[in-house]
Amino acid sequence: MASEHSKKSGKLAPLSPPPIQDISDDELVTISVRDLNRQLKLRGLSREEIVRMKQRRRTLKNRGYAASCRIKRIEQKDELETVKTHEWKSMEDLQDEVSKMKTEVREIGDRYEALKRFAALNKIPIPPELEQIT
Amino acid sequence: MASEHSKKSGKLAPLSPPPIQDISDDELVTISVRDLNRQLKLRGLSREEIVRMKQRRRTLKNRGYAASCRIKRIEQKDELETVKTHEWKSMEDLQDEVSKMKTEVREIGDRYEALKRFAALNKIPIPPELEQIT
DNA sequence: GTGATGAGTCAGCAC
DNA sequence: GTGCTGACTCATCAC
Repeated sequence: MASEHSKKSGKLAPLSPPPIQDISDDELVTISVRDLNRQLKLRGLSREEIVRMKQRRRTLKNRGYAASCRIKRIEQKDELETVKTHEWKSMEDLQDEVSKMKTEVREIGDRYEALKRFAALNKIPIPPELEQIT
Repeated sequence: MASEHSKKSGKLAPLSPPPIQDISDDELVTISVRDLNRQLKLRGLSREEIVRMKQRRRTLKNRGYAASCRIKRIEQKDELETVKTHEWKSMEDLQDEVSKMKTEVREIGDRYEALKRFAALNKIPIPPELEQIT
């Protein structure tokens, strides 16, 4: 949960002047509220110290939430870009299919015309319903 | 440049204990460095006050940069989504074209077959190069 | 100096 | 209490 920053910049200092109690950040965010309360009573902390400890916990939690939030944003962006790429690929495939079919339509039309030309050349009458190519 | 937040939360307080000089945030970020220095000299501020004022200016600038950064992020996301929507539309159009062409290919093929059937029925010989529909 | 951005802090909302 | 997110501050990097 990246606490390097706080260590380097000393931004955490104003929140916990002296660490007060020897509970590491990791422990403090991990422990359950129930166990935390038990520990606080056990070590006989004053009401004010307890409030400070609770606030430190909340801040540590927030640090984690902020990190998740950023990661989530990046993942969503990546996903959008992936989708975009895939759609682009599908488009290309469809374009290819369309060109192939255009060629096919043209070829068949040509053959049809050739057949009709052959008929005309040999004076073979073709029924009107077979005359038009639609 | 959204200064409501600072006013509500009072987060700006630690940076500028008392406002020191009656220059508004807007003026301070807008003024040129040259003019700022002139003003500072003119009002006879101490070296330390000058440093504080410069820092306040930097912080205000940063507030603006952060806002731009957020807006930029949102715009980029919106653009990705717009592109996605447009591509989806193009895909639909292409799909339609493909179906239409499939129908067309089938219809022409049918007519071609009908013509050949007519020929066979009337015992009309067809040249082999016109026999196959590819 | 200026602008941008990652990380952290806090406020405030929703559950 | 917990989790999330917008706004802000600061450190840090590039120019």
